[in-house]
Amino acid sequence: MQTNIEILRKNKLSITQGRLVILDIFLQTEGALAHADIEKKLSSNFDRVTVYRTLQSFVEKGVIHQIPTTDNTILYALCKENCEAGHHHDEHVHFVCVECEQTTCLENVIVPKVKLPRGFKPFQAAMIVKGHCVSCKY
Amino acid sequence: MQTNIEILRKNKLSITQGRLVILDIFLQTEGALAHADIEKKLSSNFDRVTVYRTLQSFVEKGVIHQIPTTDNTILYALCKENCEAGHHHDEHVHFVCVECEQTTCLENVIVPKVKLPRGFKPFQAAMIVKGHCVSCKY
DNA sequence: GTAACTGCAAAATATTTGCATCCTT
DNA sequence: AAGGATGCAAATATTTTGCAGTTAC
Repeated sequence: MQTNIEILRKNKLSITQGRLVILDIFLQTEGALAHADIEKKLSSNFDRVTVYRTLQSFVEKGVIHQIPTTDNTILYALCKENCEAGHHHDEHVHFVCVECEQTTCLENVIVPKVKLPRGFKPFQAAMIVKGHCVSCKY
Repeated sequence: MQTNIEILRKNKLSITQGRLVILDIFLQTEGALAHADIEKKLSSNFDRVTVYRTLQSFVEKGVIHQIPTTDNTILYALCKENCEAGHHHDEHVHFVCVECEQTTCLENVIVPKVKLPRGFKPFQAAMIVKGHCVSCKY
């Protein structure tokens, strides 16, 4: 398990208070977070704009990755060791629980390759599964 | 191929000017559309709010389905015959071209089933593939 | 010391809501 | 005629930008 400082160093991001705090939130959170979630978890003396810019640079450097949703929000989740700047390896399945609404990265479930129609050249794939998660099954 | 009126009838939506026009836009469009795309294609005498509400009821009735993206927009695309109100069968792969940015529904490529960790109960899955589409391959 | 990060203000965009009016059935 | 759909106004929410001050290296 890496510390927040180690992660910033490794990704050549300067070490600032804001980044450390936001990174901590990710490290302490199971699952993915929306921009709004992060703001809520922040002691209010943080600027909304800083959050936007921090998330943006984290995505660019490959510290976190984005998860598409159908409700006009982007979710963010920590990348594991093998992501690099500019080239995400987040080819695992994301699971959205319809009960608790939490999104979980299933690191061990990789997105299967599919056969595309002639002429389509893929280079990345994402997969989102909805259902009941471990904590909410009945 | 169904007409706009047939589609509205079939889905128990009252037939109004706005709905007919917006439905026509979908029928004439290959690929998926964002809210903004639709507004652009509308002769300007349409209220933004009507578009929101129309898309919303189309989704509810299963006329169109939503496609998640990582850029804070939702894309909408026509459902094919086998969708019903409240229960979408849009289990096909969506392809996003990194060149022309168009999103295409690959109706014939169904989302493969994946094996989830113990305890996760899926009931729906979405898959988005990025790459170069037929028109943009080189 | 310099470049990069941050906060603040403000603009631009996007989304939602209430209500009166009009249209569909 | 009744219920639903629309337009308008306005409230909310979200995201982006510029700039001046501060901080990291």
